[in-house]
Amino acid sequence: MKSGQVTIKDIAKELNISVSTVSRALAGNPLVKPSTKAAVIELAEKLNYQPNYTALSLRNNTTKTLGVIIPQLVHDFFSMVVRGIEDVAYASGYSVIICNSHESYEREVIDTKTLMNGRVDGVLACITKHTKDVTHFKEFVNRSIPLVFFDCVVDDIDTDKVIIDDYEASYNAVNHLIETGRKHIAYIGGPISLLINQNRYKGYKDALEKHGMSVNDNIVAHCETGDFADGTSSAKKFMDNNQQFDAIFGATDMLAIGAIKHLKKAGKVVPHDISVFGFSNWKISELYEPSLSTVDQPGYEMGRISAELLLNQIRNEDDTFSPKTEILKTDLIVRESSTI
Amino acid sequence: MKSGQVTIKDIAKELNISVSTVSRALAGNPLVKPSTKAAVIELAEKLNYQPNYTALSLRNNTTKTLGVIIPQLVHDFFSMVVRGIEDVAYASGYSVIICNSHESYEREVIDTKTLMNGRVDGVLACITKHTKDVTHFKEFVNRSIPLVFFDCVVDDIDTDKVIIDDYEASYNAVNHLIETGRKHIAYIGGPISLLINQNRYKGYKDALEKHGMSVNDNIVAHCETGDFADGTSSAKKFMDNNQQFDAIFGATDMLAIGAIKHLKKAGKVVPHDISVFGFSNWKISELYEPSLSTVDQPGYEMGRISAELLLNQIRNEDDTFSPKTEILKTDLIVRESSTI
DNA sequence: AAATGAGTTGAAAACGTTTTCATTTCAATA
DNA sequence: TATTGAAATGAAAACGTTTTCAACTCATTT
Repeated sequence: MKSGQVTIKDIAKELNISVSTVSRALAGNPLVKPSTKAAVIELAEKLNYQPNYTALSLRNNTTKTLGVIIPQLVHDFFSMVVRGIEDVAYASGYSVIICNSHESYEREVIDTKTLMNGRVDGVLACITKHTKDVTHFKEFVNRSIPLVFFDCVVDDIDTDKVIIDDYEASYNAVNHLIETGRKHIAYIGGPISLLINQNRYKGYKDALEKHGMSVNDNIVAHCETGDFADGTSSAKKFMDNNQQFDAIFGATDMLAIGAIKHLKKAGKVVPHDISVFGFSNWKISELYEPSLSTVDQPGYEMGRISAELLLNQIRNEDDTFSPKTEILKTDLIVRESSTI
Repeated sequence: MKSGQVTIKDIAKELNISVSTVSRALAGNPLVKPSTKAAVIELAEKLNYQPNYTALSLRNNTTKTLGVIIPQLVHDFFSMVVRGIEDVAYASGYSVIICNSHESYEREVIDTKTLMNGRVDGVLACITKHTKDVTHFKEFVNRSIPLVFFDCVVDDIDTDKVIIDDYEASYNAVNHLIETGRKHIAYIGGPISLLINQNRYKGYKDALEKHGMSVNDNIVAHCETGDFADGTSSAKKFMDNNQQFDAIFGATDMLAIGAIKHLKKAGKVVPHDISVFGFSNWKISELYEPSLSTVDQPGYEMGRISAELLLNQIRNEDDTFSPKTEILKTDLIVRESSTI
């Protein structure tokens, strides 16, 4: 910041009145004489006065800022979440500061520390794929800093959470594959340490069993990163092992497309020979050929609800607060890759 | 923020010493007696003391925070820019607050206001596609708040800028199409009001003219949004008008892929019948089939350099500062879509 | 014993606000 | 004229730090 910023003192001095009066005039306090008020406001506008944000924060013991810790930004789903958060925050006069952990555990720990020193009034967080130890998040609770988890949540921290019904979504997706006549359905998913992947796998498993099928572990892969290359290598592994399958459920669009890449290369036709279903509805799933059937997650709504829960926590502060978990419904988007 | 935060006063009271001494002890000031220092530090750790960020900002008249105004986050290029900014900022003890204007002029104006009240020490900005009036940015200069533009810059504001050599990149791309034997090259670009699009178009034009060709306006389109659908409709328009062309240069990967979509539908084979070249090296350009030739922009480096320029401005403050413009080189990535 | 001075410590101001409490002004009333 | 009280204003404290300046303690020197 530069020295040149106009303060309330400058206005007071110029008009030969006290800072108290200037403050009141600007706040619209009815105690101040109309003529004084007019003079103050006129001068404030002339000098382009802006109240000092830092001073306000200190005085009011509130920063009017929310912190967001998110593992990725280049992701249509997360982008919509952020947008939902921002819309709610802005509407209530809050700003948002985003910390991108870049799916790095170390960065996430740093981010929590950054947000722990009174810079924000509350925190919204989605943990990385690699986060197992969560003591850095517990510190928020210790300091009673309002906290809401969304999407990838921490099970044993007792606070508000907003999640997708991953189980149901994947159950429905697999169900769709079965109902379109597929008998041998492979599963390619992300790190099974994450709750969301456990649920997606469980949905897959239960859908099979509901139809009297059972899981064939030879066509199940839990990958480290859930990235494109993992999809390709998993599909390759299945085929190299001479496994028979007529469908793949990928717990991520990237895994699904990675798998399709290999299938094409191996001379298989999607969906004729093998149906493929993804998860997340990335933009690419619509543009890819064949276009990818997938699960649409309500990202905007997730952001909106998370931010609302957080603002409620912030406003309550003293009252006893009982954590809620909101579970959001998803939609199946059936496209070419599973339309036989 | 909650009431429970431990302050320097609490420590002072508990140890029966003054706040000054506590402050000095924690700052490692050698004036304080080793035993006192040890006691202070021990208690601070025990109470989990964290210095109050807001109080520090007010005292030191510096927020140790940089603001970023960026029109999109779901974009591999912008994501890398942010990453570069963050790396430099964090390394110098700065935090980053990102304002996503979502390509909305109104939002951008709000974002500038948000950052204008002393919340940040400096601002990095990339304007939206629709920004024409830039008075909201001039205010930063008026208040002498350090400002750096990157990628989509404002021509008539005199400050540091970091840009891509769009002209050269597009010249080289079109040159490549010509050298691989293409004679009739169409152009599909984004809003021509933006400097970057003017430069990309100029590169296209000059490359043609260098080889004795001239622009055929019937196969040139300057689109409103530069999005996928624009690419499709432009290609359709060219074909509906019975224009002959054997290549398309799309000034955006999305435009290029949108165009390919239509070409495929119309029975053309890419690249056999028509070569296509994109711009930006989105992840999708690698995954799409045929994979898309494109221009790789050094996003990470752009972010790094921008942040460094900004930090220099912040540190200089008083000295006279002469704005620089850095122009970064790009790389051609030739893939299937232009390999005949 | 007094003076010196190094080693420690504390009081207070400052950053820019808001807000409580006290004071001034001045017209209306007694 | 003296009193009242509403209207308007100002002084000062507070938020949590850092830092300047002043002051204290004690061993050492004269």
